Amino acid sequence: MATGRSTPASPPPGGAQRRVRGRGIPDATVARLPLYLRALTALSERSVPTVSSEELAAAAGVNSAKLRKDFSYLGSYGTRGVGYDVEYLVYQISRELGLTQDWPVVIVGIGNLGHALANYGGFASRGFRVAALLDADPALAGQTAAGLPVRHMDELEDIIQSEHVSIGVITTPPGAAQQVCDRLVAAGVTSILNFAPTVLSVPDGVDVRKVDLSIELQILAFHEQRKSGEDHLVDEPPAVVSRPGSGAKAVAAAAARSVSRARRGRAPASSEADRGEDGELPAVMPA
Amino acid sequence: MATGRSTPASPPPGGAQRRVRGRGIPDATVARLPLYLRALTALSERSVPTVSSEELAAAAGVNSAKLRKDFSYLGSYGTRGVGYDVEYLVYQISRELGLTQDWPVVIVGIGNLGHALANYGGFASRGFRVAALLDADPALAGQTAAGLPVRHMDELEDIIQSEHVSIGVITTPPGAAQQVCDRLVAAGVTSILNFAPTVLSVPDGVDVRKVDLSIELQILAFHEQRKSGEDHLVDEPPAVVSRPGSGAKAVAAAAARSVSRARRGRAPASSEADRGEDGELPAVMPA
DNA sequence: CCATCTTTGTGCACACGTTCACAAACGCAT
DNA sequence: ATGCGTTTGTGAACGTGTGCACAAAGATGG
Repeated sequence: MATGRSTPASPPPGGAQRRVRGRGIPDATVARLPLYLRALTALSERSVPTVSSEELAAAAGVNSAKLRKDFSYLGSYGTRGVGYDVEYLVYQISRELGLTQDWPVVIVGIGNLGHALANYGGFASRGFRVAALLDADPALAGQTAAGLPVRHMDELEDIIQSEHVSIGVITTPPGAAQQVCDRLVAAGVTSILNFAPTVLSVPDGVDVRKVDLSIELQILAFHEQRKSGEDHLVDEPPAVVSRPGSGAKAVAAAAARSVSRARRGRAPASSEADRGEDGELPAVMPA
Repeated sequence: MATGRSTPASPPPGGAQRRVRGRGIPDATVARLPLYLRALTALSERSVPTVSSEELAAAAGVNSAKLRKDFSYLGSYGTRGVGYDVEYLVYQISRELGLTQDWPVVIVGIGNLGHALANYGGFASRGFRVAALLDADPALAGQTAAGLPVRHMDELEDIIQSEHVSIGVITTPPGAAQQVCDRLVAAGVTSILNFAPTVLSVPDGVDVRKVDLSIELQILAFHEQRKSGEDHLVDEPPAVVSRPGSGAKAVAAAAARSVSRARRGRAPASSEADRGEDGELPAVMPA
């Protein structure tokens, strides 16, 4: 999972009253609701009136028992012997997710990724409205992306307050992310979607979700490696590398460094100028 | 969480021998290893020789006990009273994740997002090499993106076989995703990173991870909604919408439709032409 | 060589998530 | 009405993940 919430759902170390209170939907369920919603929307567009848990689960790619349990947290919205009314369920899930209202968002850092997000149709079609595109580079200001003008960071506070923005998307290089985050929070943003490979620190009450493109690939690589060498190299001693502390610390360090060197400089020549310290996100925005 | 694996780590319904076998790292731990690796790389670049679990955990944004337990699955790589040797740990985690070898990947669908990924520095710096950019649109073929030529889908099979590609990235519109996926798998790809909002079906042995940008925002919206109306509307009856089956199905459907209508057409004018059926991913590639 | 201090590695208990399996509820035909 | 087939909703068992708390292991200073 490429995501994580910074503020855990139930931090109270004292009381342990679990998921009572009628409301109180498990995090895992909340994370799946958008999945169901997408499948239901597709059915709705095909004018399918009702759907069984089995069918919907297949369309969403989950287990049907899990789906039923998930829906049971929302209430009893199905009809036994029949299934779920598609339109009704679309409405209920939308409402539960808060998608029946308008969510203005700002995107900070209009590099390649910010550009892609600005053009992303999946936002507008789900209640999210791009209130503004912001970048620190004055050269970008005035240009348009996805029909919207790119505005300068100086306007950040004004826009957030006048448009009542509570959700911010960070697509800057890692070096600028925390600084941008602080400004967003200070201006009133309470939810942040962070694409920069940085651990953001935020005050209590602010939610951060993180999407890291390279993490996903690394997880795939892990499993891919397993598939290749199923049995061999199960306990292959790392030959050249030995534990530090055994007196061979220098050797280990050298080996590790050679790994880094091999990885670096393999990328095709391109301007390294506008990249973060780690050669990360290609968004244009000097830290 | 924007991700999910299609093939669970332990599908054997017969044997339940948990995590024995020396190897066998929990999924949750694997998902955090890239996080640790990033923090360690940063320390390594600052030439920090050793780090304690407490410090590293803070840098990675996790609990220190969790970090120690995670590392214990890899082996006993720390020194009590001192901490972990940074370079050594970088090497060990890299090796565990399979990043000490070269992973050629293909990116299919060179729209906005594919473009952004091609430029993404975080890939090359971690052992991933973009072997080819592919798109179905002949108009794109020949153009370059991030220094690489965009090639036509017809070359897909040849490239995968000659370059020994085992990882594919799908950034096409949703309508084309399954079809592209099938071709990738048929050609020998066994790990897929899917950015299209589609549930891909793949044969056993193929891993799929999914990144969905709009799902993350929807989860944020859910929590954001909670923050606003903490106590009120806790059991607010949905007034105009009533359950189908009570004889008011038409009303519910109408209300649901009006929601959809309100969301649609709010987006700033842009060509809807090259979008998928759901107005999804903006990648250029006719389904 | 011993005492003390620091930090790892892990047993254990608890919280969370998933899956099974089945009774209750509903539609429909007779 | 009654019975039958279907599908939901959920109690309970199981598996996974998290965090505490502490013993063991090493470093350091005298």
